[in-house]
Amino acid sequence: MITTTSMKTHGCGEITKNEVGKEVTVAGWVSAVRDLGGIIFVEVRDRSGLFQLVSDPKKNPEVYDVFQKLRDEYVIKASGIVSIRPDETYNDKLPTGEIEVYPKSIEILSTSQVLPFPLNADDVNEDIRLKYRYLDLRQEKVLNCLKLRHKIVTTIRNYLNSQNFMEVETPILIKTTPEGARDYLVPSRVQPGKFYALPQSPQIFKQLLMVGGIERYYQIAKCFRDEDLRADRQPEFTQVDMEMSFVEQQDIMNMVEGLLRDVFKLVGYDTPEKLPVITYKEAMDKYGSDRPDLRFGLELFDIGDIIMESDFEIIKDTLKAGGIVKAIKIPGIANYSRKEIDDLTKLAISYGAKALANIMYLEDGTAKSPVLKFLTEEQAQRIKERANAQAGDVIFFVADKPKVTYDVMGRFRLYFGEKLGLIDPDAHALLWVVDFPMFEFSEEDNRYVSVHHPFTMPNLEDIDKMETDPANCRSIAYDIVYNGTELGGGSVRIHSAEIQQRVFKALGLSDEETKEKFGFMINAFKYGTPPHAGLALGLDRVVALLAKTNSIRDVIAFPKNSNAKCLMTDAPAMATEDQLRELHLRLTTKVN
RNA sequence: GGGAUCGUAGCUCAGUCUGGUUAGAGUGUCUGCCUGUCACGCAGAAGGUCGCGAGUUCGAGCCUCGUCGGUCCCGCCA
Repeated sequence: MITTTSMKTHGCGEITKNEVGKEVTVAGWVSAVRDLGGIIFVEVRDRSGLFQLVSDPKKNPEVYDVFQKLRDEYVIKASGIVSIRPDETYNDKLPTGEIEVYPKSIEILSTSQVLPFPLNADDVNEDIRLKYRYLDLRQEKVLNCLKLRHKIVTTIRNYLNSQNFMEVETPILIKTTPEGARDYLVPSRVQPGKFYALPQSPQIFKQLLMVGGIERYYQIAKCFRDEDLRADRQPEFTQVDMEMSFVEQQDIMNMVEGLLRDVFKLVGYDTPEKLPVITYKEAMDKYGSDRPDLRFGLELFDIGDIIMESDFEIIKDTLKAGGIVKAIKIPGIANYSRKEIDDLTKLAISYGAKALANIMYLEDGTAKSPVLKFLTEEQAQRIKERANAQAGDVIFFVADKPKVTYDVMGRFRLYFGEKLGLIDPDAHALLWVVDFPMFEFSEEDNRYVSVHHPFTMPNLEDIDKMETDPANCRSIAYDIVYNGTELGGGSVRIHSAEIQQRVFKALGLSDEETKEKFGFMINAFKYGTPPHAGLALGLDRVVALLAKTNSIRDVIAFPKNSNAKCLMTDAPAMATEDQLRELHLRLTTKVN
């Protein structure tokens, strides 16, 4: 499609050899001026690409003086006949590199100061790019990220629309939610002392849409969380939020697989017909993570049973106290120096381990380890067999509480996956992780909290464990994981007021708290609630992964920096005394 | 809340360990020359509160303390 307006007949990148001999009008930004003294070349750029304009005093003298005035980033409009470049002076780096225009008219629509940073250099610091993000957006790389984002969103909308979903907007000013991340609060002017919260997700509203009979809903929804940031976290971010009625887990999985098939097709990856599914328990046992990166092996294995038969009293005590011991075999590093092994131990300790044990299998066939003295020859042999260790390999293991052990070994696995170059950069590992636990114990709050959220349906086989054994109660929740990153997660929701109340109780909420905070929801469930389930995809992460960048800031038009500040507008900013007074607020912290 | 690291020309950096003449490079900008460039080329010029403050010293870009800001990580992120 050619982009035509009253000011331009073609986008700069849209002109082809078919237009040779025809008159075109282009408009855009001066991307480069090359003044050779007698002839001036100007590259003009717009969203669609680049095009070369030429002025030669012998051929089009009427525009030569304007050409001499042109500087980078001036906005211009020029008209002329498209011609083939002479003597095959083609530029094969440009799609329009074989053609050019000697304009017979040119107009400067707007001038530009010298830019504060060079465009299309890849080593400019991000803070200056963000301060002038409107200039940053002119860079091909940044523009391409936004173009990809647009394509992905379009694909998602097309797919969901074709599946009979309805897009519905949910409110941004909502009631604060007690569980989960910290809310952004918005003070109410008309109701002194009261606050709205910005949604962390449209969760409650989408479920109420199901009660309302919408059946299939989606929304490209802005969500807000007032937590400290990372390269892959922003205070406001976008979720592709979906919910369906009269479905089970498998229906959601089928639907999302269809959606992702279309999305990944955009980057040339044909996803498998059925994605692999592993349970949370298996993911933790083999990979030490609930979002395992399956692009490489290095699976963890358990040696607790062998240790229990040994004289390794320290670890046995850990195991008796409910701990576990997980091992990993790293191939070909038995030649590591004492210092390298010490550094790995420090690494493991920085991950939270108390210690890291190792067994090195030397080239001469012997094993070397400070822990062999606790093991009989037979026990050592069984460990070696379980690891399938060869000469040159090293086994590392950690014993601790399950959470710590999984975390340390999971990160250790990723560390070596990267360090040993085991990750094929072109590989795709998309999978489901299912059967998440319903609750986990929070040391900080000294109670069980939801792993997913409190509206998640418990696995009916485990439902009575909610009261008797919460730690082992599974939920009907699932995550979609790609190359070690959680793309999204969802669950079958509770649609019974009675079960919902049991969950709140298990979370330690009193009847009064439940009524005050979620009374409207429990009430809603009393008026005919369809079984429903859904999932939300982190759109920014999906785009970032497909754009092969590791910062979601690269795929957001106007992102905040790591201190949640907008460097361009300088938000957040101080409120005036008048504003505070109207909102019935007074600052207690002295700031200036 | 904690840890690491960075801050010198418009931009990207060197110089800091080991304090000492007029603080450098590349690039960009400006001026002149140049008719097929496409990172145009050649010549020249301008451009600096060395983030900010205090201290040590005869002397601080360099050492010390504080502070502000950027990035990454941990905690946190249902």
